[in-house]
Amino acid sequence: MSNALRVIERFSQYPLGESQSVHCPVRDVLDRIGDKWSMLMIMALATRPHRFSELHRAVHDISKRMLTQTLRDLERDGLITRHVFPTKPPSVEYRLAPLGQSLLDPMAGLVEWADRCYGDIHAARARFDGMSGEAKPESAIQGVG
Amino acid sequence: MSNALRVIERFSQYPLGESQSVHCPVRDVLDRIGDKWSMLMIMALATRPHRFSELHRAVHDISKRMLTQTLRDLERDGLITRHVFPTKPPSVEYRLAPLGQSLLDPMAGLVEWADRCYGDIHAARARFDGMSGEAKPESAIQGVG
DNA sequence: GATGTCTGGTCTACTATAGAGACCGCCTCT
DNA sequence: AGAGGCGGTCTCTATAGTAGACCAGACATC
Repeated sequence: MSNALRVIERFSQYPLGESQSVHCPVRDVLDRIGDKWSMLMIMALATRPHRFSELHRAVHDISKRMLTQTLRDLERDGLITRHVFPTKPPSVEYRLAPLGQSLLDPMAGLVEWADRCYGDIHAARARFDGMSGEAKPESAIQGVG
Repeated sequence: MSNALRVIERFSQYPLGESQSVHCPVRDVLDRIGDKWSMLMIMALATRPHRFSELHRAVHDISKRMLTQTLRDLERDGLITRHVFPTKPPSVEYRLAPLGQSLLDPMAGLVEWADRCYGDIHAARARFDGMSGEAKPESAIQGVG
């Protein structure tokens, strides 16, 4: 825990809102992989290569447009690779690049956390939602309404 | 690495696109903390409590609207707590809740990865961007165009 | 031989979300 | 009296995401 704090503290030194050319790596990377679909793609590709429509089936509620775009972005950043085979209907296979592989470790940490704390989060959410409408214990004294 | 794979594999069993009531915890949690600002907030709060405008200054390029909303969502999920002090101009302090604290560890892993691979990603990105327009070295021999 | 299906996408709407910035009441300082 | 800080909310607009039609080529089916 104090190690985590050390790491995070180091990046709080960065102006988390950077001026213009000064880029905080965390911001930069988070913007890329922190979107709605990227991690899901990487998780799907973690076990084995997938074809375009396999990925579409695996995730199902992503639109083809977003699937294409997410895959392109991931390829652009060197996290996955794209292989086209000149079969009868040309098939395309997506694989995890080494850079993408290296992301699995930290991602697994997050996944484990999500799994572990899922219940707590939902409990907190239910508690919070149950509270709205009734008088809140202490935060509503300003009477926002 | 094989441990990470094991963890991730377990969640690939989930239909990553869930039908309706079946929720994949990973999806659920990722949607919440995987947005543009949540992790930045948590990082800022990792070292010490912050007031509303302190957070605004720390991140600067978040709008007040999004700052309020992100903070509310984080509070709702029990990751941070909100404390109102009835001072002259009422001041509000945001703190990391224990649940939020527990997120620091996995987040630090991601931050370290981001820092480590930042360069590789940018190199890949530059390579990809430079390639578009010219003939691609190997993935284009199959003739995608 | 026309139809349907599979492939991996693109394109055009439509809509939800994020961002910019004005505004608010209250208080202090000048 | 006026300016400015506090913690927000509100409205308007720009941007991003979604749904779903469409495409070309080849195969199997009817």
